[in-house]
Amino acid sequence: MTQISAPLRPTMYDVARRAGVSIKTVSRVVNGEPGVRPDTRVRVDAAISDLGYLRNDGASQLRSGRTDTIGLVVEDLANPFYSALAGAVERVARRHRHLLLTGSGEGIADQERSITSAFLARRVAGLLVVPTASDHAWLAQEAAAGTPVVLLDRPAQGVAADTFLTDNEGGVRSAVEHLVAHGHRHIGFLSDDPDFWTAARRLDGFRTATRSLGLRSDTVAMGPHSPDSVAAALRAWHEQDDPVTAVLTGNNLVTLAALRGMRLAGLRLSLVGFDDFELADLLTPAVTVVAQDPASMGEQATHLLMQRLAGDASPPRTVVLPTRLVVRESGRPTS
Amino acid sequence: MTQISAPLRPTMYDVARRAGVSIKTVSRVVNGEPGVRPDTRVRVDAAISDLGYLRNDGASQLRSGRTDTIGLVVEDLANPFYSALAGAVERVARRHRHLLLTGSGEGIADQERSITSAFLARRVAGLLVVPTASDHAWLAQEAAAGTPVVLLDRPAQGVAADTFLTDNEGGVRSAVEHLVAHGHRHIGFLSDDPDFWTAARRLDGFRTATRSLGLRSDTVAMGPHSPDSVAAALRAWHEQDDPVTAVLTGNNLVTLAALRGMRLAGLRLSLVGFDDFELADLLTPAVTVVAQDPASMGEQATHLLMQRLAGDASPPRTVVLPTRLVVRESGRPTS
DNA sequence: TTGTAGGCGTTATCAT
DNA sequence: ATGATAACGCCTACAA
Repeated sequence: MTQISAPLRPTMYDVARRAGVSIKTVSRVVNGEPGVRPDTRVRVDAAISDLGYLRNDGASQLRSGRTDTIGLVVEDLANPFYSALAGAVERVARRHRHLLLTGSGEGIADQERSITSAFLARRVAGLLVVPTASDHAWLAQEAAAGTPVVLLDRPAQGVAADTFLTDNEGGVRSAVEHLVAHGHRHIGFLSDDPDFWTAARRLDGFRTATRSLGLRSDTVAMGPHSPDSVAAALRAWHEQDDPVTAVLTGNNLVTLAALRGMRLAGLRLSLVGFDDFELADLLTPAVTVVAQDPASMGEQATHLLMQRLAGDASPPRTVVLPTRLVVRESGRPTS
Repeated sequence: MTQISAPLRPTMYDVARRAGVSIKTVSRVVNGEPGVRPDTRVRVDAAISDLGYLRNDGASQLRSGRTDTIGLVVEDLANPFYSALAGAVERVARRHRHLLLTGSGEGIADQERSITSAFLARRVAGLLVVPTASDHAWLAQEAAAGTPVVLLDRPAQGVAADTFLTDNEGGVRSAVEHLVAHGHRHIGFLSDDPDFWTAARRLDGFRTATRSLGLRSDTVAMGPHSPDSVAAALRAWHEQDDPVTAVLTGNNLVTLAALRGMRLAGLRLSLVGFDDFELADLLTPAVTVVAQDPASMGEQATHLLMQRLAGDASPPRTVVLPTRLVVRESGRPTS
């Protein structure tokens, strides 16, 4: 009789038999532990490569309790902001010999939570979360249960965890000041839906900045925006007695809608966009933007997470990352 | 004495004690297996939520042998092409109740391999790989060892695995035909480094298409390209007796370099770019492109992988995805 | 419907 | 320097 079976993966036991040692010695070699004579080590290594042995991390993790895996929950992996973030997170994690599980919550609270639960069931060592939903008490519980959690881009209500934020207000203020320096006195703000935390911060920033500079601060159109709705807002702003001469957008999606809306409306106002984007410099005029740095955010957040995993139990930190005003042409007066 | 300790995660055993049942009954409830009286189920569920119990998937996996996790290895997660791919992969995986591990090989063969090994050590159920390195015999071994492997965007030498490719030749041909329809008779091709498999295919496609249409096919500049090198190539092409009137680029990076290079050289040739990009329609002129569909590739590939996991053992499939010519303005003659 | 026994592959502990 | 043994938390197989 011929034994027909799927080619099973060898275990430490198989390696041990082939090398003529005990399973514990194999374990020592696999994990680079000391206390193995060089020649036995060689014999074991030979057996390992002969057999094509690969340690079963699952078993290792069950016994040791460490998984060397972190989880990242974002809104949408395909979104450039989050993919830049994810790329940086993975790079840092890899440097620390950790693997990365990723999931897209798609802005749905339940989905965000179920992904997180799945990660926790995998016993991830730590969690990086861009919190969308409003209530995150459950996240707080997890953090308390011993899994370090780092929040990205937005805080979570009632969760005292490490948090990395962008200086939204400061970014908007720098944009407003830039426009004012170019002589603009009436600026329109195309805000995204202020239910989003970042949108609300930027809206706040706009109101504060305009007020403190003595400008009108009632010129706001709420999103989400389509080119059509932007065109309508632009026309209304333009036909006022004291017309809007410059527009500030709440994020990159709104900037695109604004660009298309201007074309639709046949109006060319000055513009500063929140979020940089590829090709901003090739448009006519080249678009001045407030740039965030998602890669840096991901990098710093993962670094801190790794410190937490290494035992750092200091109080939760909140880091606010600066924005950068990338001056191109679109802030200048158009006429 | 007060017992001071980190809050440990409860196990099935703890739940069983609290509910007054055996561990096996808890297992049945947790896994939704039949054969549990409704009222016991209720008692167990209560104990689970009281204790905040979450199954240890690692232990489950060790025993059952199934990990419900797949691995995705790309070149760079932050690259829009791959992040669109990754987003789609994760969505399909999630629908099949699988988790996704992601890693960036960064075009380095060793790194690609070590990430793959790490995934395999985690005993991923399946692997999606964008193969960069030339030699992938080891990948073939893994496929043979029982882990389904699906190749993305490029084939791997000597690996008979499911493969999803883009119709690179066809895409280039459609671009050339478009330019010819606009009266162009001498087209320049800005190729990326033909060491890359996709770049070589597109270069091949260009030579075949131009030859079969009776055009000159010797007008090729090899990349990688900077705006400067593009400007130089453009000038050389322009100063010939039979000047190049239209340019075709090998991928989105080259397209950007071409756009900037044209500006540098002060030359406005007609252009068709390989790969679509955000804002292509807002440039002046709007850029005509050959669009790939990474999301569709990721989706289809993950579907097939899930079929393989479900037991489909039919011969390896190679799927060639069509490109789409997105006609905008830049293919028209410029003068 | 419910429970008992054993083992998945590894690492921790303790011995030799 | 090396090995025997137990245990990690769960699921499979089988029994009651």
